[in-house]
Amino acid sequence: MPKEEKSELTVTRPDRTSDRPNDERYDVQRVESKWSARWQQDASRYAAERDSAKKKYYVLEMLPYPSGALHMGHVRNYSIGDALARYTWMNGYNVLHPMGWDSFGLPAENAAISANTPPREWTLGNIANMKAQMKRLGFAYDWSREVTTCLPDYYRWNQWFFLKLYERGLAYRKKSKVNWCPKCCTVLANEQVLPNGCCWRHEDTPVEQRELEQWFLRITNYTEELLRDLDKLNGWPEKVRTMQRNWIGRSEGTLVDFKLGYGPDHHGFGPAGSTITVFTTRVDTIFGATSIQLAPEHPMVKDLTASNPDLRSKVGQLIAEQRKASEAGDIGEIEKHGVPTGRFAINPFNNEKIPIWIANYILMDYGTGAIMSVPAHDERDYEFAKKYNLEIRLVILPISNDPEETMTEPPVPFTAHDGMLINSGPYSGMSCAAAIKKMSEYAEQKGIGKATVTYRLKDWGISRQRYWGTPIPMLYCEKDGIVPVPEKDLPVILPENVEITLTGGSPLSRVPEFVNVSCPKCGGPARRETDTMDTFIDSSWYFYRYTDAHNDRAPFDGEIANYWFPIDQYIGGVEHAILHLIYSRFWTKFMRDLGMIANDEPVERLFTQGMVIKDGAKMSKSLGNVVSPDEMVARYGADAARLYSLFAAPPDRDLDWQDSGIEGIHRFLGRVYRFFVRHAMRRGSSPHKSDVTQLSPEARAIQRKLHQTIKRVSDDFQGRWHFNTCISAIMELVNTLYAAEEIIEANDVPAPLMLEVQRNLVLLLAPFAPYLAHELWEMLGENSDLLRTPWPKYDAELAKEEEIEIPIQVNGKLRSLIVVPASADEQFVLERALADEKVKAAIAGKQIVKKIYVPGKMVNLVVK
RNA sequence: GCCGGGAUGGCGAAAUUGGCAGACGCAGCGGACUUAAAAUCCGCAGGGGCCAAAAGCCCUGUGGGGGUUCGAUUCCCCCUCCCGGCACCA
Repeated sequence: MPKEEKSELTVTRPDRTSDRPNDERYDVQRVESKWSARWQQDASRYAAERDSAKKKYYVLEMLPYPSGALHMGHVRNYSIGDALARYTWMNGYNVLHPMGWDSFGLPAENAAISANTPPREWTLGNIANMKAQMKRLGFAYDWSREVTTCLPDYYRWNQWFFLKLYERGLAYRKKSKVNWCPKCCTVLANEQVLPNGCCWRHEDTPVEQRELEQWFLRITNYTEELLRDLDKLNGWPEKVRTMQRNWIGRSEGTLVDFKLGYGPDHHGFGPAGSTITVFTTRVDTIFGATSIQLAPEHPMVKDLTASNPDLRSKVGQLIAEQRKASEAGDIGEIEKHGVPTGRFAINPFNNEKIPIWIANYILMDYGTGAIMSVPAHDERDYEFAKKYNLEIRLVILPISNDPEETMTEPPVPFTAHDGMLINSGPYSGMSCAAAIKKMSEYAEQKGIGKATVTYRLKDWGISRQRYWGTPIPMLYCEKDGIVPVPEKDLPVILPENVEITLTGGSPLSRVPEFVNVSCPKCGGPARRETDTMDTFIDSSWYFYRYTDAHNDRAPFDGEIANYWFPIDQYIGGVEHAILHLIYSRFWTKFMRDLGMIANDEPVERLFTQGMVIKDGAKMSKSLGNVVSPDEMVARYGADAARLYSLFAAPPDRDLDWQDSGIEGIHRFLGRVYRFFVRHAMRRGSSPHKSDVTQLSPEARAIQRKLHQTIKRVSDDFQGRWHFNTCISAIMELVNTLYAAEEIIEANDVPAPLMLEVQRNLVLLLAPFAPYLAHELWEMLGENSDLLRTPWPKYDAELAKEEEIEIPIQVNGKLRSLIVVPASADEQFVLERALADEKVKAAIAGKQIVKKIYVPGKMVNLVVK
């Protein structure tokens, strides 16, 4: 890898470098570069074991996009994962902790245009740089399993999967809309469309929608399972599960067919397709339907407007409005309006003729693109009906415990579900729930509809009219039509030296030697698909590849994957809560159905860390509040940057970066180092007291604090992951040691205890500050590998306090504190409490009504 | 609008979720060391009041208002604001 020398960041404070090992000042750069060099010589240091008898643990951080340099969000993400990996190693597990690069994508093409660097070169250069940064930060990755998604040995398997999907009918082609900039003459990704709906390069040119043939994956075959299995993901944040549920957007309802009918204008029955199917979640309100509303893009609209140019142009306006609004992201804000078609439809429940309108608030891509409008029981329908004076007919009354209230008219629109039907023929008097059931059954019996479920989740469109992605392995033959590339011909290599411009469609279509091939079926001329795959495909299965990263006969070996999967702990930003995490769940289910793996879900436990912000805002170049990891490492060292990113806030919350905060951490590390320089050698001197069981109270206090600290840090790793409090606990331990320095120097602390304290302090620091921990470990004369040294165990007896302070409250207010032996019983504590002068004063002249004693916690005396 | 998550000193936060509010760190103040500074070490520190000052004592305080309780940052009800997701979803 080029640019490797970057990992040795130069020391910025040469005045402080020193060769004197006994210098009390911690020379961060000297120590960190020493260990960094040693670790890099030992390539297998962090390798997962094969055929291990140990329990496996797969800890994974989301792989980065190689944008050029790590940012603090990465540092935070990887510091969490690395601490966990190291802790898990120390607990004797066989740990898989890999890293890779999500390296296809648009920025590489932009760089190619603006910096005239080929995407591959740009990307690989960035990877080298970021890898060096990661190494300098001391992250313990098994680089022998590195996955780089833009290289053929990875993306060939994307193509292989695509063929499998195609074979099973899960990949298909259909016309679909894309964003099109008329000035660039090209397709834009969604993120290239500005919030105002204009092109990012032509800020006053509105983006248009064009229809193109595109490839889709049938993720909707798995909708129900994706939804249902969310209930099994107990190790996931509730927030993420909720977001996925909303994204899938399951909605139960009823389809009802309305036949087109004669209207007063005697136009006769409508054209081909003489029924309009509406989707409603409230079929119980159907007797209150007073119009049908169609989406402007509903297929029937074309026929309805065929003989009416005036109407057609109005519909054109509605469509334009809707698009504009949806591109601007404020559909929902636009004012509702519509046009009557002059046609009528027949309500199959009461044979009533109701007018058909076309309205801008109906979306073609949800439900059937047609609704029955019930103004009395729907907010939007109500607003629309008010505007156009459509009839508002009440058919549901609220149910109340007070029988008289039931008869009063509710304010319209009345949208609640807990009601009773009126004016609804045979259904009058039923509850809404009962009516929905009965009416759906009736519709099905009569063949005019049925109960159904619709989803917000749509099939996954994966075609991108871009260069820097996986070529879709498909051919178009004049004679045989769509022909998949035979498996033996994979990979379809992405050609290099392709001219990249942002104009004129897919860059690959301008490479004749790529496009023109002969058909594998008939040998005749054929054209290659020139679109590439969505990069979310790359990240949908990359974590399986880590388990068997060099397999050249399959994406990975199923048995090996079954050993490692599911991932025990996955850590990343919440911004991937929906797309990446749904796609990869889908991919896992598909691979299971192919028989490749046994697990239904890829990730057992998920952790989403908060953002790193500064001055209350997300770090961004435009705000000028970006903190560079390189600079932090150069100034304070990798340990400090890592420790601070864990200390400043609990990991699931946003972290407000403060430069002065990392200085404090830097001081702390120096403080620890100094203590060891002063006292590490003391273990050799012969102590005048070596019996640990006969400790002075001061020595006993140190011992107690040590065991309390081990408990606190261990508990947090097992439980809630509040590393900020773990680190506080370690700081407290260090403070305790400094406070006891005099008695330590007086040799009042037995050497074995001193050694125990120092060894364990190093072990506790090891997951968070590996550089310092290794240096101190060596300073203690230890030669075992710190990474595999067993995590310390605490002794509950030794952690126990012998004396405790009990607060004494009088009527809930703190009046005094008494110190009692930890073993004191209620009677003893109460006696002591009542004998206390301050307590006596507080209760003087009053009568004690109640004495409350919470064992070991507090006393409250209630007086009158 | 719906669904999540928040709101605690000057700042980042803690209180392992009914039991001493503010651990730990930053910034601040005071002291020691130093010719001096840096570095380091020790101490003080929510706000207000009594007091010349200190010790000490008192009141008050976890976004706002109610409630439950001997006791509420924590539980219940109502409200405000901030962050995130979804959204004319029928």
